[in-house]
Amino acid sequence: MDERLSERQQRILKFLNEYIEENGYPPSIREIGAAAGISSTSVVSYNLRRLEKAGYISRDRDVSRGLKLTHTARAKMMPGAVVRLPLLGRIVAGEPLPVPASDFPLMGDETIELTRDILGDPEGLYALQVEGNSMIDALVHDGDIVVMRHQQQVENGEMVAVWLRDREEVTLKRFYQEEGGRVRLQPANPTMRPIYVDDPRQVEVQGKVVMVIRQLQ
Amino acid sequence: MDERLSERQQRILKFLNEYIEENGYPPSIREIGAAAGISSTSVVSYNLRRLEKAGYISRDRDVSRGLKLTHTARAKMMPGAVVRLPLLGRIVAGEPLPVPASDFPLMGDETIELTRDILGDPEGLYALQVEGNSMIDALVHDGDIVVMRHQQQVENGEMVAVWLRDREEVTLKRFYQEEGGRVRLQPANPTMRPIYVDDPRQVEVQGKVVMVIRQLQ
DNA sequence: CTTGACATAGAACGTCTGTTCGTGTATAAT
DNA sequence: ATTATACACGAACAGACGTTCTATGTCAAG
Repeated sequence: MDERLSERQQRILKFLNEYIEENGYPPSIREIGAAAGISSTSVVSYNLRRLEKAGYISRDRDVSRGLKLTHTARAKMMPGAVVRLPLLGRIVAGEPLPVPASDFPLMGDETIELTRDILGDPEGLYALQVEGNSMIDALVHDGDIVVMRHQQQVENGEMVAVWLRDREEVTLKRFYQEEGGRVRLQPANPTMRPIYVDDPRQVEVQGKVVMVIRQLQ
Repeated sequence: MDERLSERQQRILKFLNEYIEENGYPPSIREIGAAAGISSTSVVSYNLRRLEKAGYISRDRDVSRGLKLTHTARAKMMPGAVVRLPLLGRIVAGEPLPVPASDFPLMGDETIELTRDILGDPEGLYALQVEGNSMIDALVHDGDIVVMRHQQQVENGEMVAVWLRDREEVTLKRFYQEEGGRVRLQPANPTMRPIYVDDPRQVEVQGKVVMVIRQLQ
C-alpha cells in the first residue's frame, strides 16, 4: 500500500493535485506527460498504473480524464481541510474541566467543525462551552466556545485553563512561571491585574487554549 | 447573472454536482444527456452554454469533461460545507469600517475559511481583524477576528458595529432602540455600563456581528 | 401572418484521449 | 550468461467526446 514512489511519480502526483485544484477536472494522459517531462503516453500510463496500485489514485478505464486522487493522496497533499472536534461539555468556574476520553467520541452529535488552516494541528484538540460570566476577565463570555489542547506542560505566555486548588475554581489566564517558582496568571483583559500564586502545586494546568469562538444570534 | 434556470438545467446542475462528488471528474456531454433525459448532444451543449452564461459553470473548449462548477453553483447545491469569507481589513476604534465591495474579491489571498454549519447563511458576510484593545468592553481583544454581516437595519439586542458620529469612533455593542427614540448601546461585558445616545442619527450602524474568533498561539 | 428568440433532435465530423504493442536499456538475481 | 523486473520511448489504433450544421416545433411580439 505504501510503496515508495519514484521521483517522477511524486511529480505526477503533485501535478495532478495542482491541476485538479486549478481546473476542476483531471488532466489527460498527454497533459500529465508534458508536465512531468514524459514524451510517451505509454510511460504515463505505466506510472499511473503504479500510482493506482500504490493506492494514491483510482482510475476508470476508457474514460478520458477518468482518475481521481484517493484520500491517502489528499492527506499527503492537502494541508487544509475540515476538522471535527468533540464538544465535550461545559466549562464553569466552580467545576473541574471534563477530560477528553482517549477514545474520541467523534461520531457523537456533540461536535463542531472547523477548517484546519485556522486551527493548525488538530491532534488532541477538543471544545468546551463556557457557562456563566465568571471568566469575563479573560474576555470570555457566557456561551463562548473554547477550543483546547489537552496538555499539562505549557510555555510561558500561553493562554491556559487552570484549576486553582485553594479557590476550587477554573480560570483562563496567560501562564507565566516566574523566578523563584512563583506563578503569575495574567488576565487577557489588560486593564485587570494578575493573580500571583506562590505555591505552583496550587495551580493545576488543564490544557492550552487554542481558540475562542463567540457566535451571536 | 441570475437568470432563472429551466427545470432541465436545474436537473443538469444537480447531476453535475453529484457526478463530480462521486467520480472526482466531471461527466461527458453524453453522460449528462443520459442523466437528464436528453437524446441529443447538441441540446446538452446548448444547455451547458446557458448554465455558463448564467454563471453556474465554467467550461474549457475542446477539452473532454472540461467543465467545473463555480462558487455560485456550489453555494446553491452544498448546504453544509466550507465557506470562504473575505478578510477585508482592520477594525479600529478611530477609523470607519471598510465596506464590502459588491463584487466579492473571493479570489484574493486575504480570506478565512469557516464551516457553514457554525456560520449559517454566508450571504453578505465578511471578516475584519480587530486592532488594538479599544473594544475590550465588548470582550474583543487585539487580533481577534470579527465576522460581520453588512446591514443597516438591526433588531433590538443584536450585537452591532456602530460608528458614533460625535465621538468619531467605531464600537461593538448590543443595540437597543428604546422608547422615546433613545438608543442604548450595551457592552457585552456585564460589569460595564451602557452608553445612551439621545439622537439616533449620531449612531450609524455598520453591520451585525455574527461571530468573534480569537486564535491563540 | 410573419418574425425571431428559445428549445429540442439527429447526424456528421474531427479531434481528443486512453490503450496496446513492439522495442530498448538498465540493474539485480539466478 | 540468462532471466526477471522496473522503467522508458514512439507509433498506431479505436473509441470517447465536443462541436457544428440542419431541421422541427413552440410561443410571444410586431
